[in-house]
Amino acid sequence: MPEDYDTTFRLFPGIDPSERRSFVDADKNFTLYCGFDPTADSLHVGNLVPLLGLRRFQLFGHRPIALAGGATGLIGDPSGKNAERQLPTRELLNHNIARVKAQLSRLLDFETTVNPARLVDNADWTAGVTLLDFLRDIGKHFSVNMMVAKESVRARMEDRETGISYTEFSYMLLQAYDFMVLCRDYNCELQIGGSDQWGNITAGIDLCRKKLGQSVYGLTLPLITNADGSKFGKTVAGAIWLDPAKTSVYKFYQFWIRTDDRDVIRYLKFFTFLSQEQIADLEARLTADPGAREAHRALARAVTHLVHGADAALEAQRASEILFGGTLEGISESTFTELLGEVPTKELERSRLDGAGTSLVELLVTAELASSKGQARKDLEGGGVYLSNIRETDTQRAVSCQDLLFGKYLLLRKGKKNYAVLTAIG
RNA sequence: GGUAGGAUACCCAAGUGGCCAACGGGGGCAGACUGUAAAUCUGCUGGCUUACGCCUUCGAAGGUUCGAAUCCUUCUCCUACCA
Repeated sequence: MPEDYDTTFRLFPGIDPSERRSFVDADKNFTLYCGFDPTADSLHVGNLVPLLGLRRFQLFGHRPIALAGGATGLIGDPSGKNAERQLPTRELLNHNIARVKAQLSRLLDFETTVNPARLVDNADWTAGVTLLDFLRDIGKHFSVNMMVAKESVRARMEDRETGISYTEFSYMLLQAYDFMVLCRDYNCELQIGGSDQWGNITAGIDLCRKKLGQSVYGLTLPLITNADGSKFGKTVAGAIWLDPAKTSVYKFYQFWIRTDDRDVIRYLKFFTFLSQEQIADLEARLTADPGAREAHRALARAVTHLVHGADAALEAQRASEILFGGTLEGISESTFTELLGEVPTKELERSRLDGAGTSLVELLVTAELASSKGQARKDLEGGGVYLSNIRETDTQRAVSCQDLLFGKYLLLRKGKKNYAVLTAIG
């Protein structure tokens, strides 16, 4: 583990810092797990931190288990939430869990013979447990006094406006039960998770000790924050998803390219498997010539490669280079068509470009670069609109066949980085 | 169940009969500067319209008035105190 992680990682039970390295680097390999609740039909970039944490351990020879929360997802974790959550329907959850499982299985190595990863679902071992069994076997080991003292619960207890339901209050018991089952059946000795999982993890550690007489461990990973204080991985449009159908590969790549200078080195450490030497080298280059943004490119390339594969990452990279490389002059048709699908692409009836053509204002709305014609006009007047990467400021500007690139495409741009392609059809 | 207070645009929040499409802040978008960065500065931030202007919006529905976010009635929801 990189040296500087020690201060931000939290290990339990309180192991002396000098012993931490021996715990992690010991010859003895162990099994660890991390849970992922299917709160949406895709994981997002925030989930990458614990997920890559699992993979990092796997690279060190340990055996990771990714747990999909088919059971816990039905309840809703109160940790880090300031309001009661809407319960998902079972249909929705089933849909989500199938997708999330597919993503989890792509990011860990299940093929290796030495220490293959496993994928489990806590619905499998909770399904047969009756309420009375659970209350007698598990509930008896928990003191409500202790549960109430946990940060995740206490925060909600103090907030009289929202409060916490009995359902969410019970969440930590389920997660503790998971750890116990995995410890018993898979000899799992370590649970990792975001720092908001601290209370849930220690609950599991306690249960393993009481129920199995086993000493197990917990490790929390720091919450990723942006240098400007905003939440990592969230944009106004929503989260950055790992599913390319929800966040295109191009957009995903762009998300990382636009990382704040102050964050980029830290993110390289968290989200890539580049060596310490490589990262140190990029850091030196960043300091020497921040404008070159080599570190940003390395980050975007590495994470996109990891999540979407080599081919998709290369295409996103190519598309970015074409669009941000200056003028389109001299560009070949085959190069241009690489953009299709990367950049939001819409179809346009060719007949609309006949004769005088259609107003640029309308096309901006068609391309969804402007929310209304009024907005499109304002953008145009403000100098924020480009046709084929050339600024247009005339609100009367009509677009006809002559403006087509390669007789087929229109490249529209709003602002510095919002592109759209319209393809003439018919 | 009783009493009091509240509901305003993406969020917070002013406004308490005409000067209100509605102060201000945040956020967002665009521009300048740059490096697809940060910081800073400028403009915009309900819809239609080249424009005059028109339409929709201040929890919901009615009403008073020449005129309502502002007054009245009923309803819905939230909060606080009491039971």
